[in-house]
Amino acid sequence: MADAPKRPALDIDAFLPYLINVLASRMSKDLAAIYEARFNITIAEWRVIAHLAQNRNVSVREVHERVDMDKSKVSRAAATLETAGLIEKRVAGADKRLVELQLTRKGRKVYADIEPLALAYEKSALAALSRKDQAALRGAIAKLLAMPAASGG
Amino acid sequence: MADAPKRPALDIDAFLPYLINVLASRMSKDLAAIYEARFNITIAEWRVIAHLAQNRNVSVREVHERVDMDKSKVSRAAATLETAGLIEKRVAGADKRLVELQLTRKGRKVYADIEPLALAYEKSALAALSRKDQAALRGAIAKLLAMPAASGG
DNA sequence: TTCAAATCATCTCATTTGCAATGACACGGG
DNA sequence: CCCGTGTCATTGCAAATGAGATGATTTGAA
Repeated sequence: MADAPKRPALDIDAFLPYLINVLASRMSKDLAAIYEARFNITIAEWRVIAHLAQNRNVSVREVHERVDMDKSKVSRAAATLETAGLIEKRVAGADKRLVELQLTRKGRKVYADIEPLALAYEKSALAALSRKDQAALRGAIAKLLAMPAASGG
Repeated sequence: MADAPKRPALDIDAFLPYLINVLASRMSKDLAAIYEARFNITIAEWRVIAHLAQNRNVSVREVHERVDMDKSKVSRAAATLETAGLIEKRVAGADKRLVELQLTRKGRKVYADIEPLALAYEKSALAALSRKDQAALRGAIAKLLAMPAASGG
């Protein structure tokens, strides 16, 4: 009995971190198809736009903290968006290290165009779930996200 | 009334695809910390190992299809794993285009070492949820993943 | 005031990534 | 038996990525 073949207890298709990753990248791809095909906007850029649609005069750092994106990624997305005329960047009056971002009229228009498509996608995905399941899913995700990041258990 | 400020209906912090992405990358980072720090294994490599622990003599293509990884990613992960002596690659007898992958003894050892850590992480994450919520979450994810990929609604 | 440490955005650089091209092989119709 | 088409794994290459460096600015303490 020393050397039984030892069947693995971990089924990758039941391993939650894996499943969540697959689901996440599936959804990202689906959404990217919408953003990029019709508006030439990457997901990173979309996140910046969406955040700016809710918050005026936000610095790069704030976006970086609130939107789960690397600092450089935010910076680059902002640069692209500025070139495209969707946002304006300007040095903050109070603290000249900060760069305040703001949607332009054109940027708001793009947001307004994308928003219903994004919501429609979310809705169509969730259509596979009952109301109750939807609520449970949201609740579960919220709880998981509330956990301390890495080291903590 | 033509031009009301139009508050955005999409709150990015309630947008499910976004939340799932954040959760996914958080979990990936946590797990990567385990795999890489202690075993010098990337997540891609781990996926290959985990799949091989369940399936003998699997081709690169099969892994690619079953494990949600790009073909080249699988190929490169396999190359690295072979160099590290964790898997063996050999041309299939029947169809010489195929490369069959198989864990070495050392690879099985690494799998056996990582498995409990991975399961422990999953467990600790899920500890934030009640049994019922855990089941609901798994069910919801399964249903979402069962949906047709992109075009289909 | 002065200066060291901290903060911010950007840039640099090495690595990773995915797509497309390549070369090896398989298979079926003629 | 050939040859065209299709499948497989790998590789080339350009773009994306993230970690750390840089330069500008602010802050706090001496």
